Amino acid sequence: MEKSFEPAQIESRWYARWEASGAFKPPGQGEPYCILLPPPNVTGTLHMGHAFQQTVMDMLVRYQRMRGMNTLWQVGTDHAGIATQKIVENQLAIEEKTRHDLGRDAFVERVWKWKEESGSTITNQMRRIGTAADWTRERFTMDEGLSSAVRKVFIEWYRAGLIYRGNRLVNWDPVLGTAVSDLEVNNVERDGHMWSIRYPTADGSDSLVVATTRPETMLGDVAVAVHPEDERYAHLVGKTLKLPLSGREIPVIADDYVDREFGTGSVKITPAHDFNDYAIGMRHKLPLITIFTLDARVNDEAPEKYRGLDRYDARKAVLADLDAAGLLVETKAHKLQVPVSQRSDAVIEPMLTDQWFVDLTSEVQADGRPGGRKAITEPALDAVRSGEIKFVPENWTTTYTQWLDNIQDWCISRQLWWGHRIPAWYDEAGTIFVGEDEADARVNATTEPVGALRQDEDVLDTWFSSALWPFSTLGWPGDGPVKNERGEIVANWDQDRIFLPSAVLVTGFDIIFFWVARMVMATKYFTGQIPFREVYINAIVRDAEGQKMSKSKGNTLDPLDLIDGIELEPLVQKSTKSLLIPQVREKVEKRIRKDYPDGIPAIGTDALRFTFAALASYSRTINFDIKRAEGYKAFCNKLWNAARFVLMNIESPTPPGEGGAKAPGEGSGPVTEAERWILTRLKQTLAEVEQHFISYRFDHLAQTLYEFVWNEYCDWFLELSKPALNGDDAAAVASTRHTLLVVLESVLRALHPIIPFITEEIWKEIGPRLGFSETSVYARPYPLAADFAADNAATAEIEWVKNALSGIRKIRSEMNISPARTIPLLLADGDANDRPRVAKFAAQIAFLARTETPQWIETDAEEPAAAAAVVGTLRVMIPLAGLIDLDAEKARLTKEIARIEGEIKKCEGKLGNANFVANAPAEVVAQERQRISDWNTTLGALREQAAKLRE
RNA sequence: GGGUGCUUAGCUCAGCGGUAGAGCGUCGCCCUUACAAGGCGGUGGUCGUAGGUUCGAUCCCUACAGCACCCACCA
Repeated sequence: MEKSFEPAQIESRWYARWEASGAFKPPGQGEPYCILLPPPNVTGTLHMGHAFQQTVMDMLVRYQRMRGMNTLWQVGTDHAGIATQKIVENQLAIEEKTRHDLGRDAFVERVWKWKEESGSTITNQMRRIGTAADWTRERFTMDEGLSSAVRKVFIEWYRAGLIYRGNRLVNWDPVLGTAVSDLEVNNVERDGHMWSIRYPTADGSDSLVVATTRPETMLGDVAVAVHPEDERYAHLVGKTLKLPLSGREIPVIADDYVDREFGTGSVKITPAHDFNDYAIGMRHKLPLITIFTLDARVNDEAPEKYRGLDRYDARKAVLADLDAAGLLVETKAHKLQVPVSQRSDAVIEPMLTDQWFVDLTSEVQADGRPGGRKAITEPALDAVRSGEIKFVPENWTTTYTQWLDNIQDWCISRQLWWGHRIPAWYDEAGTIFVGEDEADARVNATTEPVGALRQDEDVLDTWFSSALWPFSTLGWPGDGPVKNERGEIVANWDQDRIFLPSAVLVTGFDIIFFWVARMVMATKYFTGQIPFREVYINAIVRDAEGQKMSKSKGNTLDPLDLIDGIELEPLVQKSTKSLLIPQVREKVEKRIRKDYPDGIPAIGTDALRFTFAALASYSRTINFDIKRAEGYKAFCNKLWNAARFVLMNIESPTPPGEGGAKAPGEGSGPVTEAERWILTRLKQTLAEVEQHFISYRFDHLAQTLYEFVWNEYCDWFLELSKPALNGDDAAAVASTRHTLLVVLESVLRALHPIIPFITEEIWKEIGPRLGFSETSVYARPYPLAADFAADNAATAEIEWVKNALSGIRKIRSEMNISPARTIPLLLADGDANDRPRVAKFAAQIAFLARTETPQWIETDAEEPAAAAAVVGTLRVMIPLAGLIDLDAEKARLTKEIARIEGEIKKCEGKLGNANFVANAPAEVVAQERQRISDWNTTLGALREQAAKLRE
């Protein structure tokens, strides 16, 4: 093996071999265990969130596969309607073209081309992360199989009356020119104004002042509403107002939606451009007057002078005209919530349009009469409420159920070109025909179409196809094997349905609504099954300071840069390349030069993965600090060097065979206490590991294994093994070699799900030396606590050795004795165990503490002045002569005695409390008694020592 | 307005009813033949505040303060 750990070399070696060998395919035996990859945007690139999430999934998949499960990691990519279409439109913009210049077919073709070019970027990046995904079953949400599932679902829901087309007020993105769902709108607080405007009565005898943040919408006002019990306005209810600027006459109505305290207590009603007003309009059967075009300009419903103005220009014009007419009563600053499109940042304009909806709210009985259950929503709620689907951490259950309790119908049509085109046709009379294709639509129609049919222009919301992912990827609806474009079988429902439900969905909280809930709805409806048993909500990755990562802040990290490292200049280049605003560019460059003056060091995939594991507690955010990752790279190096040590000691000085070729379980078992101790610790560690996997506590998992490897195996077992390996006891030599190998090999298996590359690399050296014939550590079973035996007696012995050694080391360090210097060691007092222990571990103590052979001082013999550590009643002493300052040692002892007296005082306080003794559980009281007794023993020995020094 | 979290060592975080922990940082000694990406030993905390429950509270309860995030129609 190389002298130090070089991740780049190792990582390049294994992935392609694993993939080619079929190691990532379901083995075909064992209990099914499936994880669905949340399909990333096909033209996207891997970010830290993906890398983290995929590491979590990969750990689970590798673990379960090693446990013998029939494991499938279903991968694929999403067509990401708006996002992808926007990228290609931006490309066209550079050529000074729009999609309309190309026309629909040519444009869609161009998007497909872009998908072919960039579609493998993210999947190749996933491979760099090490994901054990079954690429032979990779799917794309717009491939033929999944598209046919989409059509099938649409048609079935339509025929069941659960998809309908309607003219409704929807969130309209005037920049993208499409409707978006409620979820795709963010409410952002902005500084704005509240204007008070006087509306005179039609007869001119009176007037009423309304308050609004959107004066331009008054062009579409159809009423003014006041509270029914508002005495100020009671006399006006039922009267007619003359709408300023347009002169239209509108009524004053009473509705208890109006808050008397807010604004002027009277509200202008614009049902075609406001969701609340729409509701009021429906209640009062008011007309709807749309005053904007689809790109948010004033249309012909308005007086001529405003027509064609953008909504904000119209606002200025309206205000100016009101002011001129003396009708603008007040203007004041006001903070308001503005609905903003997530995709374009455009301010949403509620617009009345024809759209398709999934009915999530109608309560229908089995026979179709009203008053029953919500056909799609309620089963999805039940699945979680009943505990059939569990959220981890649990509190996300509330988020999920509350959302479903208050859900609205889902607007699924988008006025885009990239996506699944809605399988609906219209005849010349406007009648709707739904089917697989035009012919199918005609066949299934109940009426004869009038004239030619034309297909609906719209496509479906991207999340519509995502909602089907749990079953569509498995070959549903099951019309035989599904093939990809190369003719390879990628799914076959008859066989693959065993993977439904999948075991766990690993995903971010931000898509519980977008995706998780909708998968439950669709999967329950169409398969009768839940899509997954557990939902593990992973944390959001932030930067080291806890700030959200964003390109415009310059605090993003590319996981591949962490893996491979990157120099400062290229990093600055790539981070600022896509930033168009010079100030932002400058700010980002400055930050990067400050944060990474030497670029980013290469830490390798394994260290990155280990870092993710170590950070994956139940908290909602994790702050990614490169320092932490560097620490875990050091861990990899530690493991690497431990393996080198083991190999060196297997290969020489005795030839391989004796310590190496022995199969596990062969021979007489561990010979030395140290071996029995480390095997006991391994057993305990593996028991903890099993728990951590069950509870998804990857942070604990990582820490448990880290501590075992570093603090137990390396710090103590390797060190304790050195004297044994160099000793004369041939049985101990052979056995120690074997145990070194056995523990290391088990640790490699235990760590493999976290750090697959380095464990594979080392295992190739270690595995065969134990006689294992597998070709990969991934083919070995996951180590279990049950595989190893505990030995409490040996553990006690080794704990004693560790205490003695720590005591000596402490004296050496505090007394500034050079680590290189070999010093004498004296022993006094002690109990019956101590003499045999000293004899047994003499070599270890002498080697690890750098002492001469220990000398016992008999009870009444003369004692030289010495510094002492106390282990039980045993005093472990280093003579002062020439080494230690007497006063310093006295001071040290005094301090130690004071500390222990403090501890004893605490114990006495507890035990002196009659209530404690009476009420605390017996074992707690006993433990306290034991502690006080132990402290007193130590105190006695220390006082004895202090007395000797005074002589 | 509803909901969900968080507050523990200089920093980032575990712990969660019975002796306060880790990583990083920091200080001292050491290139001791697996590893200086290392070894050995230290320093560092009245666990946000105030009450309550309990023999005992960082942990449970209540209130308060501060900080996040999610949902929601106040014009």
